[in-house]
Amino acid sequence: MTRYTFRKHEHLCGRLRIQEVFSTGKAVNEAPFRLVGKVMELPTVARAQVAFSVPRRYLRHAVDRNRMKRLMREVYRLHKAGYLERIAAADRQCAWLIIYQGRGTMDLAETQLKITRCLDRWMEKHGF
RNA sequence: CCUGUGCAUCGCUCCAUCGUCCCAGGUCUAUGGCCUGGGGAGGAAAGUCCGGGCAGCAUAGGGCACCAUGCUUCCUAACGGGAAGGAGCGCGUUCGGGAACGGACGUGCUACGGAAAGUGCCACAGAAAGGGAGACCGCCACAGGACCGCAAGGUCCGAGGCCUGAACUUGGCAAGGCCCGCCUUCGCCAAGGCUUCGGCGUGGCAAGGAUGAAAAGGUGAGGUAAGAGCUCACCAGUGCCCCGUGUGAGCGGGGCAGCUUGGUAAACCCCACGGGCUGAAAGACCAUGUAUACCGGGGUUCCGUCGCAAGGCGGAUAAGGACGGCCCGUCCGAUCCCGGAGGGUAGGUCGAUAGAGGCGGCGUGCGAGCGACGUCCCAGAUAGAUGAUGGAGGUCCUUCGCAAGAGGGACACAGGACCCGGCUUAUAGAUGCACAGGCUUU
RNA sequence: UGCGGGGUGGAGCAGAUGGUAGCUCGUCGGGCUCAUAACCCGAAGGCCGCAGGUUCGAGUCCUGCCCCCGCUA
Repeated sequence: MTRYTFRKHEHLCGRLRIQEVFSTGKAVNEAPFRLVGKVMELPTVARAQVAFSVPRRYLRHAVDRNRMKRLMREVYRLHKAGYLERIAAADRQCAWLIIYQGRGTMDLAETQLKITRCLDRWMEKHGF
């Protein structure tokens, strides 16, 4: 049985790396979400690293920002297996940045729908 | 019992599964995986409004500037915070009184040093808005005269007075004239108030009216031409002195004085007290690594000085720089080469979680607090850990139902980022205590 | 995290040292025109971000909040 985990080495860290993804990655917009991704070498055993961002501009309270990031993390944790397999098959590594740009908070089901559709479109675009 | 106010405490609970950060231990195929155990957001974690710890830089000293505070005593590491008290201003109850008002009690608010050190401002209205000012109406007096009226009295003119507009007088200037030191001018300037013309009735008063937020103590009597703290009595207020009382702010009582001196300092300002500057993006270390600040030596240049010169000595003087606001004052001194020693960015580790710590009862103080004792270890992330799903319970709302109950929905404000003490702001609901009001019962 | 600037009619902005809140554009009504624009005449529209305080009087001064913009790794 596979375990649905999301540990530290799967987080995308570092100022320079995030800046690189931001400036040179390809983006996919889906409703309130925006996925910026790039196929690149990463210093980790994981097949992909992800960062989640919720700007203060859209959600003023830290409680709401934390909640949205937790929901996004939860969705990624439960659905990442399929995508990672396809990347492993191609023997590549990816860096993703998921940004929330909605005004209010969402529930888990809606977040799941949007993020999975977002990832599907990105994978399709990059030929996995 | 209900409602309100204030203070204090709490602020959903439990179970299962999956997931996550830290610590300890173990294990494997070791940038990681797995197992076991333990810990994992708040009363405001927030706003960043104050105060400290801590860190670095600066620091011979003095002055100015700047910032902040402002009744007293105390608490505190400190504070612009807190406690107790004083004074002032309200509100309520009650007592006295015809009322105005005063006393007592309770309760709330207060940036509450100085306006008699100086400066500024006080629009509009109003006569006048601050050298104790000013005269619109008003009140009173005034040589002499005219008019009205039987009279009481009333109305009008205005001598003396004031203004100095014109003439005038005196002086100066300018231009012109001649007999050359005097004269003249529709000329100009300054002064004068003797003369003429012209203009204003003149003087006293601050009681009353009217304006305004505010009009220069209030009431009564004397006094006066009319009046006025002009004088007196009482009251209010100011300053000084004495006595009692309190640690003190003050409070109570008595005496003297000038007899009255607006408001504004959240206007400048004065006084007292305090403040060195910068903040964890502070700062320390590691690996990589070498700009140039620094230190030592040498050369060249500049300035001063000694010397006939070669050259020597010094960086006091000059330009400039540092003492991160300015001044005095103190200190440094341009550039090139060689050697030594070593910075910043990005990454990592520390800083960084045992503390002005929590809890418990005891002692002490009116209280904020303080003291000793016992006991506990309680988040340390760094693109930033607490979430998801299911179930049970609790509270509230709502629909159905006669009821028992059933269905549905909601559970506030809000998430650490170096740490503490406060303040301020947000907050559904629950509990306790105190006070006030209403209803019911005895 | 530390700091700076701002909030005034529908929009963009003035408002020195407290004393009746203004300007331009826009809106509405009328005129001109065959009609529209331009032009001319007139009008409405503000508790000056919110709440307290100082003052006789606050857009302005003081205090506490709310919101917006910018700088800072």
